[in-house]
Amino acid sequence: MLTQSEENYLKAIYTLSEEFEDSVSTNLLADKIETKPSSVTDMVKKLSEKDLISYQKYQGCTLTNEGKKKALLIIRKHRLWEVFLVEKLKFGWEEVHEVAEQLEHIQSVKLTNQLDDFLDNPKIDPHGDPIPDRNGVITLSKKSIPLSELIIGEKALVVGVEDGSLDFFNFLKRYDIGLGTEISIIEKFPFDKSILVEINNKEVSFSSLVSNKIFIQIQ
Amino acid sequence: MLTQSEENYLKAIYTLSEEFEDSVSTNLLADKIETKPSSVTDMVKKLSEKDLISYQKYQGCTLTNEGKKKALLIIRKHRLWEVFLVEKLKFGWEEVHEVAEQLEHIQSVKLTNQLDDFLDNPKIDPHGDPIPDRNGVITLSKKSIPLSELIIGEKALVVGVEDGSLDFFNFLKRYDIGLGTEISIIEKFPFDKSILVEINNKEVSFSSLVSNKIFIQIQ
DNA sequence: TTTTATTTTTAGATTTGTCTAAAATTAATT
DNA sequence: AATTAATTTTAGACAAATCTAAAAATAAAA
Repeated sequence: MLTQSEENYLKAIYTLSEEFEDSVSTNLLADKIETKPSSVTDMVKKLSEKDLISYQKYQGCTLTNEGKKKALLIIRKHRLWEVFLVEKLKFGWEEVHEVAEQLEHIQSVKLTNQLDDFLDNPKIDPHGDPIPDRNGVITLSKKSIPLSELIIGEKALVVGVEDGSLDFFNFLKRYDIGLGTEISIIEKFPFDKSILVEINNKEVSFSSLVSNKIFIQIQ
Repeated sequence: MLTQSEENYLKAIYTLSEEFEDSVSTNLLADKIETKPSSVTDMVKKLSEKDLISYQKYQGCTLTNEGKKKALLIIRKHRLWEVFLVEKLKFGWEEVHEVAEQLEHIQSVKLTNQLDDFLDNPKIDPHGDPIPDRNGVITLSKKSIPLSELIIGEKALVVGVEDGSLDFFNFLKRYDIGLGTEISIIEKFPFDKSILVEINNKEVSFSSLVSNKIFIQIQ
């Protein structure tokens, strides 16, 4: 059985190798986990001993199949709990992460699977991220693209966001943007890459920073 | 903020001082927590430092008001999660304890209170134990008595059991006895204190061991 | 291709919660 | 009341996960 700390490392390595490249460097991990590089080295050795990652001194680390499966099952729990908190307990979109970080470590396969059924086997969490099935397999949800790549005039639905900061969530809240919000681009301004969009019957201008963080899907 | 270990000690001290007397001895605690007496001494010093218990060398310990409140709020979480597991996730009566032991340590007041509302503010858990309110106050549920004290002929409902062992749960399951099961005594046999009862339209004989562990309430 | 800067690892210390073995205290018995 | 038994505490050690400071390896720049 894994400790909470080990689980957090596996999850972090998984998300970082998705986001950047396959091999995750010590400093990157230290940043993510909010710890010192020397601590990362220690833990990475330990996980390597357990064959959950492969690690060569100075060369970063990658998840083994075993480690990847473990990571995906933790992510599964995290996302299922997020659905529960939003759908059943009326939590706001932006409040769930912190609590799900704790709930994801509860050890009980039965709990996870019964929760999954209780929630009607959701395929995506409240942020639009896909939920792995009970074998740790992600059935890739329809490809989403950043809002910045949407063609002018075409209508699309918001299916995810990339930034987890509170500031960004408050920004989205202010414009009443959530999962499923319909959005379309009226005009693009190449000089600063800002865009003019229509949401909730209002015209709003977004910087490129924002339009690259909001992910949409064309129907 | 308290560690999981500290929380477990507070909860154990609370239940032991309910069950036995006010002051809890080191060995009794060690037994409950399944650890060594020397470890208990260390932890008890620490909790005493934090003014959660009062402790005098060789004299056992008692909860302060502060500590008692903390204990009751942990018990509140434990019992609410048990209700959730049984009512919503279709867990069996006997399976919930282990998972609730983990869930009781999740830190989020909002989570606990929203869960309480989601479950329609239950007053007792699946074992018939009362659930403290959000201030840690137990509204004492109607007095229950052991089955052994029920008068012949009178009908009563099962509201709780005292033994947490799996063997005992299996025993109850075998006779299909749960919370709310109607029960009445047909005859008492003083020579061995066994009783003949009617449950689910069947006549069954119970030893005094059993009839002292099943708690009932007269309607 | 040296030199400098950055990244990563090692070595040794710290904290938390536990342990064993021995000493101290309290309780029980003769 | 003195001895024995049981309980409880102390002292010192250990594993897990972290840290700081210094050394080693790799990457970038002159």
